[in-house]
Amino acid sequence: QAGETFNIQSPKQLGVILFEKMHLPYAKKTKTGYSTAADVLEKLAEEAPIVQDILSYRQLAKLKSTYADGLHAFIAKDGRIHGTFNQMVTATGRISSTDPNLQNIPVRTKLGRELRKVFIPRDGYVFVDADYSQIELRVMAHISGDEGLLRAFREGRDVHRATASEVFGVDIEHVTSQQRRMAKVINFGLIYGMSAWGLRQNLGVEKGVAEHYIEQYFARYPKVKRYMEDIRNQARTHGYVQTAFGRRLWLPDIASSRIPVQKAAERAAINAPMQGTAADLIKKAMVAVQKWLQETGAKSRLILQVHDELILEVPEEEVETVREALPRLMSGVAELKVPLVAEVGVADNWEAAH
DNA sequence: GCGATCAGCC
DNA sequence: ACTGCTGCTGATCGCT
Repeated sequence: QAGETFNIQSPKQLGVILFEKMHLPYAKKTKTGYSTAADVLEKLAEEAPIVQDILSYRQLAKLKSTYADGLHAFIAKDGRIHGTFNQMVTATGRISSTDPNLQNIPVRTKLGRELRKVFIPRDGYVFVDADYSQIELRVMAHISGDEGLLRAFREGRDVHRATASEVFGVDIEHVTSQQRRMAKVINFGLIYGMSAWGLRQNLGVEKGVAEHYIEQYFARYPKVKRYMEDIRNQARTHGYVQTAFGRRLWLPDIASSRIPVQKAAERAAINAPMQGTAADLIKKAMVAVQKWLQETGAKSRLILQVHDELILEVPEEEVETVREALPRLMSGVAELKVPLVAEVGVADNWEAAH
């Protein structure tokens, strides 16, 4: 379709084909040339069929090279993959995973999820998988002390639905799936320190509309707004921010004269207490689970952590005990202003247990 | 060997 | 993206 041979895996060559030879409109540039990132290409897919093929190629190439071939190379003689977890890498207190990275195994697409099915327990065992529900938003409710957000979690509400109801001014039972989807983008955006401009890019609405949504959000959840302001000031005054348990992130760039650098530090200041408190909580849970396993003499073993999720390999005879204990231990690691909820699944492969 | 780009996850 | 959504790791390109 390009009319010539080129390396589809080279963003540089692809940029020349799409934006110089085919004269497609380019949305943005990187420091080295045209951007061919997925969000840019998606907007061009209708105009030129080759673009959809490139997006498809990239998805398949990623799954094959990083996961299908990549993971296969790590299978040890015992038939298992033994990765490495790093405790001294991230700025926020999360752990990270390498060789291979077991914390970014596909889950989003149908084809990607096929790769999760290859993770299976040893004979006679199953996986018990529990993940914290909305942990970072619960931490945001706790740290900000916002009454509306606290109430939503205490009443066991679907928080994205509750947000949609407040932002769009409709009754909770009249929230449409599209409104809920938009509220979800707003909620995650807030955790990341997103601006109206960023929200506009994400939702594909006019900037004024995005501004209106944020305005409505802060009117309904005023202490969340207050938190965003306070945490920036705290970062400027002290040079660091901290989690609910006192883990500090130092932010020297908060005083940078380069505005983009300063803004990036502000986003980190907003995000780190929430991401970091969540990381502290799951670390406490890992300690509690390991202690429980040792005290009860269980044969079950903790085999993986994925930021808000713990996976145990559990012998059949311990399934009912662990299914009860794991979410209980995870919920019980701290008394926040909102309940900590963990959802549990049991299956004979990772995809089905999650 | 390394920076840049892209794509996977939370 | 000369503001523009956090934190990571890995594959690949294209250069030194």
